[in-house]
Amino acid sequence: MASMRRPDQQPPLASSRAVYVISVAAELAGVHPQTLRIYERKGLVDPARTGGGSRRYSERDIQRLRRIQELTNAGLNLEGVRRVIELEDLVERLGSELIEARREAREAVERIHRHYRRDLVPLSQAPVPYRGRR
Amino acid sequence: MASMRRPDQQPPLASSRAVYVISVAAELAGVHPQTLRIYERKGLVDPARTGGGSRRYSERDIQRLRRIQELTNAGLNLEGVRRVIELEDLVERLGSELIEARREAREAVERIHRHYRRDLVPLSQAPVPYRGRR
DNA sequence: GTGACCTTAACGACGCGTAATTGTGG
DNA sequence: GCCACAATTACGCGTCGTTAAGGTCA
Repeated sequence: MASMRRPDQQPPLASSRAVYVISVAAELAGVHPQTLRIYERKGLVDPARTGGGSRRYSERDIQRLRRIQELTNAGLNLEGVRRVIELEDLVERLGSELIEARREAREAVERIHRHYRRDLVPLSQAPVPYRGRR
Repeated sequence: MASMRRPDQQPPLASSRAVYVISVAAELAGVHPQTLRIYERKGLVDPARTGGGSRRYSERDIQRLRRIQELTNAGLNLEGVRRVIELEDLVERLGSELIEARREAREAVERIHRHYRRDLVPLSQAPVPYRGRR
């Protein structure tokens, strides 16, 4: 059946499906195809390959290529682009961790309040339910 | 008296005292003096100036110059160096905030525990003191 | 067999560091 | 008055993007 996936195929995540050949990817990113080959050699992108050896770029790859364009147009060379992207990823992860840490702290405080209030008075007699900090 | 500071002088923070002339700064950073002038024009460093217009580099400036050298030696151009340093500062701030957030969360939890335990029993009769979460 | 892909090489433009020049300040 | 600094200009080298040439897969 045409719609069946073979077991060794990638999961069909829309952002990571490698579908564009190099000419299309270059057009989408607004650059020369040969430039994309340079980027790969420098380790800035790592497109999938077909059995025959052709590159296949995913939507995620295209996004990254666009970011690379922004940075080179801003005057960075390729090594700079690589580092900046690396650091931007790190900043994003740290930001997420920070938000997560604050959320968990808030929830821990609420949990402890609830815990002690339950110990202190029967639920039916609780005068004013705890409504969260602040 | 020779040791008195005039009121308009900078506070004597060792790291921000601008003491090195450009030739010394260049030597300490291992670069050509003219290179330092280029860095300044590109906004990578901003040394203090004397009344006569000469540059004076602080220890902090030297540190930054050394970092710039590391990055350019690694193949970045100046715009890349500027962005990387910017992002590294941001990463450092986020890292500190994350540590701080986790510390505050821990302390908040302890504080609440202590608060409720104080409400429950007189201090003198407290059976087993609270020793932190977990 | 005709394209589109692959790789390697060559070319031109630009960025960066150094050196040279001329002027000025301590 | 001498030496170091300031600013501008010129030169050499390396990087980057593009183009070209020749080979391979669909």
